[in-house]
Amino acid sequence: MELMALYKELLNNIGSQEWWPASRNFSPIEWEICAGAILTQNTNWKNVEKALDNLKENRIDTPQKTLNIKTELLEQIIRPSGFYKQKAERLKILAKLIHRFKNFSEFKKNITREVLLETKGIGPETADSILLYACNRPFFVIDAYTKRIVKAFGVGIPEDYETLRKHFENSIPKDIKIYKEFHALIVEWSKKERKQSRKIINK
DNA sequence: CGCCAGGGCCATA
DNA sequence: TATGGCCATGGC
Repeated sequence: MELMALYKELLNNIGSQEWWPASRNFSPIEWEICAGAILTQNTNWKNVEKALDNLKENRIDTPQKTLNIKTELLEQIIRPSGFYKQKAERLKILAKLIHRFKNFSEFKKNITREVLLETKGIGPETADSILLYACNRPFFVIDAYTKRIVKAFGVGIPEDYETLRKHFENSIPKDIKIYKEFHALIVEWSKKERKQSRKIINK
């Protein structure tokens, strides 16, 4: 199936998702997306929300404050998201990377995928999530769900990250809105699909 | 109760 | 280069 056909199918059936929600008024707003991209690594989004709520309640809502807070304290604040020791370190590393730029706007414009990937704790999916959802740059995000849906709909290509990313980027219009929406739709579709299959199994 | 989530690192072979 | 162990909490 053509990817654009799949996109339209998902959009018609599930509806627009408007990802990535960043409603907690972090400063800058996009820092919540960056932090979320780290916190969600192999973790249920509900748990990530608890950690983000804790960050806001404790007013650790900027890269600078993330750098200043003691690591042990940061660990406890983000604890609900799991893997909290490595994630606390990764948040600080990302905050430091952003801090190397004059301001977040400069980071958005000038950060490269290569530099993100050289950063400890940031792999391809986290890098592309930051690039797409925080920096508004046209990088398609591949995740476990994307690999599953590609298999389910028989696009018929290898499933390694870079191959899939290139395939998506070459098959759909270079439109940030579509990139964001398509990835979100794939995730939502997969979640529902999982729920359904579990219902059936439990019967 | 067991499975696993919007991954990535590192050690081994 | 390719597996496998590890990180950890909470939803369902």
